[in-house]
Amino acid sequence: MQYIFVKDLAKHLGEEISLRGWVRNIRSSGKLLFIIFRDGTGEVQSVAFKPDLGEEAFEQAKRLTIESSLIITGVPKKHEKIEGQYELSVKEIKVVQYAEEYPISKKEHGPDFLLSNRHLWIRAPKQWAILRIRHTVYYAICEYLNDNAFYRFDSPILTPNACEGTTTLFELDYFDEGKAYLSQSGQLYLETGIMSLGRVYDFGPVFRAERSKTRKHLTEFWMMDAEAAFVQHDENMQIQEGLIRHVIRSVLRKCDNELDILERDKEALRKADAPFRRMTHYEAIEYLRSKGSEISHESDLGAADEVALTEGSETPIFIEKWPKSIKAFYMKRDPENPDLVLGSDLIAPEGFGEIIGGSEREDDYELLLSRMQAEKMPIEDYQWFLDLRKYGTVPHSGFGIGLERLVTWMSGIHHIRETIPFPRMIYRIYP
RNA sequence: UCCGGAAUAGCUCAGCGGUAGAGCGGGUGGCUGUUAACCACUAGGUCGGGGGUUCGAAUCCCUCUUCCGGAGCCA
Repeated sequence: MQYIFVKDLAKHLGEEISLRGWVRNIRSSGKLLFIIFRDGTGEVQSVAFKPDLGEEAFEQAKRLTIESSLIITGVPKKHEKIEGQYELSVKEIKVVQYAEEYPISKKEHGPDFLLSNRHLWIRAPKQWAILRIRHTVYYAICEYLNDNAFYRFDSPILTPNACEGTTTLFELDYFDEGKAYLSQSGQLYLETGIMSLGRVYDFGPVFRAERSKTRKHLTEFWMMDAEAAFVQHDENMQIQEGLIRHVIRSVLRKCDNELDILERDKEALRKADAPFRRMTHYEAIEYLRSKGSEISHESDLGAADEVALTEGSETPIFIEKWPKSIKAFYMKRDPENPDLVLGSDLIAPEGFGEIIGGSEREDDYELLLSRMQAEKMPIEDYQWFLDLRKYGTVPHSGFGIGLERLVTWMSGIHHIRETIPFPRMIYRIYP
């Protein structure tokens, strides 16, 4: 018997084939049985007719429950009622397991229940669609970087100290070496990689022990950090824009069905694939103040500010040249204004907020050292990082993308927790 | 951490001082074309825990727990 995937049904019309998968839903009507069958690659309605199967086999099939696993044999044909869809005329059903009563019903559920049943919830159509978009985004990022001479350079997850000198670290005991921490960013390690490979990126889980409780935060999330030698501030933003636009095009091309399942406004995504606007932090604050905000020029942007800035914009917007006081120590000062740094945040449209943070890095030993001293960082712990400015330093830039935030925007969903198989949040570690 | 809100059947909720309800899911039966299929019957509850007010509390008050939404921090 030939086993195929649901996604390939159209290539086998009229042939007898077998599918292996699960029951999404089942409806019966006397001598007819409709099984909504799924196998991971897609869904198809299978129609079992009592006289075709025989009395005994039909009775067995009628006992199928939601999420029962089965191997189903039949002949694919065009759907009698729905244009562009296929269905399977069932000849034989082999039950792998009759599933017990499935906790997730066809009606609505609350988020607490669904998150507690995340191991089952991921089978639902919308979750399936989001996870496929996540895969596509992940793949598109790697593809773009590979095509632009970036090499994968994996940063350690267990680290001896804070990457950015903040306090939001998960701590653990590391044998006789004292405390170790889960990485909150691979960026500093990545900077070492460019001196060997030229352009590098890492992609992996990072951890923030912040007591954040919003729809944009996870305590464990996947970040892609990229770093490139000889790239300066302006080119850094060009690379980011090229990357994001490649991701948008990939998702539109490969995930049409998934976007439909999620009822994503695809036109909004198409329009975002256009040159990104740029605005300095100063201009952004001026704009917000003109709209009645009392925000100061030394302030970071809040969630509401990000929404206000992108209101009416079809593309993402770069906010660049930030006050040095509110950005990380490693950002290069603006040669035109020593109070500013050559950093940029990329803010997604449609209210999705920040998705990338990037900057040109400080490449001068003395300037970097004095900046670290000013922040009272333990210099001896970062000697390896300072060494990079002693042995063939070069101008360089990099940026970090939060995968889940990007997937949230692409999918057009409300909450980041649905964009990772098992979200880790301040009040949730199970399952 | 701060500010709001919620907790009643397996799930989603209604009931808001006087005998615990519906829809879905489960079970049984019916139906050749169903689309969260439909129809009939049926089982299913320490009304989150503790304390108080009252003749009487799911309902009012206090407290604890858990969760949700928002803020800050950030990707």
